[in-house]
Amino acid sequence: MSLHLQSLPAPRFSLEKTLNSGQVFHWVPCKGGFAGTIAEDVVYFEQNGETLSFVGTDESSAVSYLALDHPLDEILNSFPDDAAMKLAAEYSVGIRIIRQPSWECLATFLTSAVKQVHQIRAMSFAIRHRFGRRLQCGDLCAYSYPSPETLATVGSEQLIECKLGFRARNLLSTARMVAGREFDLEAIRKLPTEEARRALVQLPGVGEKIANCVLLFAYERLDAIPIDVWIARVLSEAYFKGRGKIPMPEMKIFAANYFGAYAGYAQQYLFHHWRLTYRKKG
DNA sequence: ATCCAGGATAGCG
DNA sequence: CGCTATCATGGA
Repeated sequence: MSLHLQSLPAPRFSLEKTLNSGQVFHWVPCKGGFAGTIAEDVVYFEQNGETLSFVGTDESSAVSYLALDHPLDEILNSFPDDAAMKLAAEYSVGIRIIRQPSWECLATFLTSAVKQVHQIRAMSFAIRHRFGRRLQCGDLCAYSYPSPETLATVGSEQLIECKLGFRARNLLSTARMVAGREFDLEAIRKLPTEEARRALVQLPGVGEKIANCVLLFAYERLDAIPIDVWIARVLSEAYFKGRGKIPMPEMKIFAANYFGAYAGYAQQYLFHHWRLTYRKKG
C-alpha cells in the first residue's frame, strides 16, 4: 500500500465477517484486507487484532459506515435467552450492521430476489463496472454504484446482460421514480419506521422483505427484521419445531414480539450462522 | 436432472 | 386470508 494508512481501535469487531455476512455485496479481498467503495470514495480496510486500518476516507466516516459506534453490550443483552440465539451470537461475534448509502442498498436488494448471495455480488459488480464511475487512488481501484439518474437512462437489455432477469424491470422503474423525484429517499430517513415501510413497498419490486432490508441496512432501523427463506427456516426449525409449515403472518408476529429492540441484529446473526452451517439431513 | 436461491405480484377460491 | 403460477438465471 503506497498510501498512508490511518488506524483506530475496533474492539469486538470482525471486518471479514461484517463484509461477508450478506448485508453488503461489493467488498473484495485485497492484500490482507478489503477494497471497495463508500459512496464515491474508493476505500481500503484491513484489520489486525483490535486495530482497524484504512485509507480513502476519514475516521468519522469509517466509524459510521462500519457502525463501530453501535452499543454492542446493549444489543447483545437485548437478545432472547435461548439455545439457537446463543449459538448464532457466538458464531457471529464481531458482525456489525453497517450504514449503507440508501440508493445502492435499495438497488442491490431489488436485485436480490431469489438469488444466492454470490449471484447478488456478481450482479452488483457487473452493474458497477458497466455503469458506475471508475475510482482510483494509488494502486486501489473500484467502481461506484451508478446513480438513479444514470440507471434511469440505460436500456433494459443492458441490465439483462448483467444477469438481472425479471429484476431488471423493477430496478429500472425504481431508478426512474427516484431520478424523477417521484420518490424521495432522503424523506424516508425522517419518517417513523412504519410509515417508511409503507412508502418503500410502493416501489415496484419492493415488498415487505426487501423494505425491511433497506430499513435495516440503510436507515438504521435496527428493529426491522427481514424474513427470507433462511430466517423462515430458522424460525420453523428452532422456534416452531414439530409444527408443519408456519403461515408467514404468524412468523412475522412471532418475530416482532420475540426478538426485541435489536431484532435486526438478532436476525443478522441467525442468518449468518445458519447460512454457513446448515446442512440438509443433519 | 431436479430443486432451490436474502421475493414480489396477480389471480384464484 | 391462504394457496399457486409466474417471472430468469445459475448453483448445488
